[in-house]
Amino acid sequence: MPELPEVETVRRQLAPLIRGAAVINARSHLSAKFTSASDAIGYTIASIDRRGKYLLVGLTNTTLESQPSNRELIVHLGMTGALYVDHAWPDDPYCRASWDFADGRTLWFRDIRRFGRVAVVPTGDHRSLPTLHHLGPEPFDPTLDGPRFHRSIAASRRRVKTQLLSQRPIAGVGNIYADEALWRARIHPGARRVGLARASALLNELRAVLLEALDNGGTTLRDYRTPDRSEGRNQFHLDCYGRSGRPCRRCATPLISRELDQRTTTWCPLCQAH
DNA sequence: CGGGGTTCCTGGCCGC
DNA sequence: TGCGGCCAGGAACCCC
Repeated sequence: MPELPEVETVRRQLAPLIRGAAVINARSHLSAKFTSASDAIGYTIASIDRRGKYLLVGLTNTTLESQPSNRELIVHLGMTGALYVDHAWPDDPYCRASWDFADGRTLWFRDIRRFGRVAVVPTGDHRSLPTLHHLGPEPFDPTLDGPRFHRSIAASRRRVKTQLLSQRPIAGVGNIYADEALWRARIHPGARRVGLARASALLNELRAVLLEALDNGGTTLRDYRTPDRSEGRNQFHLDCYGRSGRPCRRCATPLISRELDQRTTTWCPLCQAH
């Protein structure tokens, strides 16, 4: 379940491998989620950025006959997506898209459950990806402070956890790091009102959790791998996610798990009381 | 346009 | 050993 730390780890490994590569061919799974992969043919990879959980691969037009127009290859890893660069790859039923480079190498997008997505769009035109189009600030955006984060949260009466997962108050947070940060900030995930002080604390804990996970190379629960096929190490540092029934590391009360807005959520019933 | 519900996917695991 | 049932869950999509 790649969230910001996992996607950023992938970005850092991938960037030096594919920057400057010229895409000469592409193939994809027949699902519309992947078929636009071929729109990258004829373009050269100029940059590899990230917004939230989206990888943004900058493409420069290298064909002489058409008007210069730059595009963007957008990859969302979904739940089980992974990217690899290789000269060849044995038949893999889970390869959903691939791009052949002029130098003989190929970029492979493997995604067992097909929750991922590939899109090629005119640079900056994110209208076909509404969550990206309306994406909130990056966690380490210096203009994101306690008051701004609080205003964003307070503008809606939805549960605070649901708001975090919406990507609107802050970009890149998924189920794991939402539960972890709420636990650290001692905020009930179902709270519909969060004051300025607690919102500021939540922002601080989100930043800490994401930074630590990034330092640990991300969280590998099952499928997450980096382009060099290594696993993350942050799964050994989780305090809350996946620990339902086990004692809270602060107060020893057994953590509980419930479905909140169709999302499994774990929290401490004592530390994170309403 | 916000909010709520539905859907897409498949491997792993559990119980019988 | 085989198999049905269930679970994980981001974000597009649809409807009110």
